[in-house]
Amino acid sequence: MIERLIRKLSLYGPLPPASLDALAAAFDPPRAYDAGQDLVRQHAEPTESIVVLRGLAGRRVVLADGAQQLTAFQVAGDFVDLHGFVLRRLDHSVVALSSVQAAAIRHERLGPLTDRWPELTRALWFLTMIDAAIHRQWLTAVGRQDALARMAHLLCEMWARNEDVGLTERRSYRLPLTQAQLADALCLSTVHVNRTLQALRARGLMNFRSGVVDILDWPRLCDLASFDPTYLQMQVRPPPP
Amino acid sequence: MIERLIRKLSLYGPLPPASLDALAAAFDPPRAYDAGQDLVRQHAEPTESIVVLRGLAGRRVVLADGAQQLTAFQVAGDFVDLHGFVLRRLDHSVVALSSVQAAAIRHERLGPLTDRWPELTRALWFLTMIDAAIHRQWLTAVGRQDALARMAHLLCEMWARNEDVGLTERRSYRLPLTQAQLADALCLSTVHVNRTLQALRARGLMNFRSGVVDILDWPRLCDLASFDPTYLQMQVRPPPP
DNA sequence: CGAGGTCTTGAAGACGATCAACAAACGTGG
DNA sequence: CCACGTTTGTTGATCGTCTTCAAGACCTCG
Repeated sequence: MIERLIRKLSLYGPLPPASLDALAAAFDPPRAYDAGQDLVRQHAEPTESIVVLRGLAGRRVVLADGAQQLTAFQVAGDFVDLHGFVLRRLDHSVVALSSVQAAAIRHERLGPLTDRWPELTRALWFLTMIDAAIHRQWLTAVGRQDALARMAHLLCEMWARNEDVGLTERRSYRLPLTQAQLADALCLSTVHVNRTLQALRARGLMNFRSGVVDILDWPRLCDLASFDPTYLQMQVRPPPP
Repeated sequence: MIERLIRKLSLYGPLPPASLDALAAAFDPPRAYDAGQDLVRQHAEPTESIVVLRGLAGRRVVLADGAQQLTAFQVAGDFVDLHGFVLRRLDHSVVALSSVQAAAIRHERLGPLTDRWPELTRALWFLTMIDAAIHRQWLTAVGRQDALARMAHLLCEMWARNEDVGLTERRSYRLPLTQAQLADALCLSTVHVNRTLQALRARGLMNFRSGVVDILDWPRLCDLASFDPTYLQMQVRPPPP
């Protein structure tokens, strides 16, 4: 069930098989969420943490004036709120962006596992540190790159992360987002998202239609985005030409 | 030596005194860094992690085109590169923004400590999760707030963090940054930083001169910034009127 | 006293936001 | 299968914030 999570954990280093078995056994049965539904609510004090098994989720911060910001995306195999295990109170919601299947592990069960297996703890910690690295990357992207580069960067990152968990097909992958949601993630207006996508299409770099991204020119897309996947702590296999 | 760090760790919850003693004993003797010097270099594979004892440090990402971005500040008591303990390779440098005194702990010594004291591990993890929460906050600030609110937010956050470690004096605190460095942190041009500071001063909200911030109207400054310190996981004592 | 960095000010221009209207796609029920 | 309403996507025009460029003032430290 949580093979993808285990694969990501193993990126940290070899883990005792017994610890992984124990982890896998500690999860509750999967639940299904509809697109738009909250997996976790801002300001809640969570008693469990959730792993995405299928679909796309996102961290959403709602501001006082009603504007919302997506600060991260989560693909299959990602822990969406592992920080809730060590933080008291969540500073953001996690929302299903497509229909999502996810499994929860109660903190009262996760605690003993981390007591027993220090390597497992560090591997979980490692995952949250990758999230933080992604945050830093987004921050510099929003601050220093224009709309075109930012969009390109997001598409590169999501290619890499989907590829990593085997969710790409030839040169395309699913990205079930509306342009408005892209705007929330990229800190742009929907109008400008639309124009930016057109510009990328016009340059023959990619295609995005009905929730599917097609990579047409990976090298030039990466170049435009200044995409360097080191921060994801993974090797990226480029799409076939 | 690391009392401030221990105080922050204890925010997570009560920790075995023996674990804190062991932690304190594991640090190397403090080192001094001049302003501008790197504490840690981007792309390095660190074998130790560093705690700031005195002064101000910042995470700096250098982009391909030479532009740089400060993605976080670190005050006394902050671990500047604890993520280097679980990540292979650092995605950014840490640079001394004033003269800095800092102590390092070698990973070969930190590892066994985390093997032995799971609560300590989680408390360290907790600290890195606060960093991540700050990143999310900066991301939404850069994306959704204008220059004035962003600057105000930064000044509020730095008040709170300095206050937390007892580094404020009446209603002021040291922030040894040039306007150019503020621009790097806030994703603005230096010109606009200058004008923004003038605007805040003209409104009687604060004063910033020669590296010292004076809070003149805390409530209105917070209001302008939509500052809600929950994400810092701390209580904030407002400055005296 | 001079030289470098830092701060300040003005003017022009770019990037993206906002507003408004319309087209296309989608889903639902008749 | 079509009619309809709603959501999503597209386009044009105008406007504002912030950038860029340029120049000068200030300040600190040798």
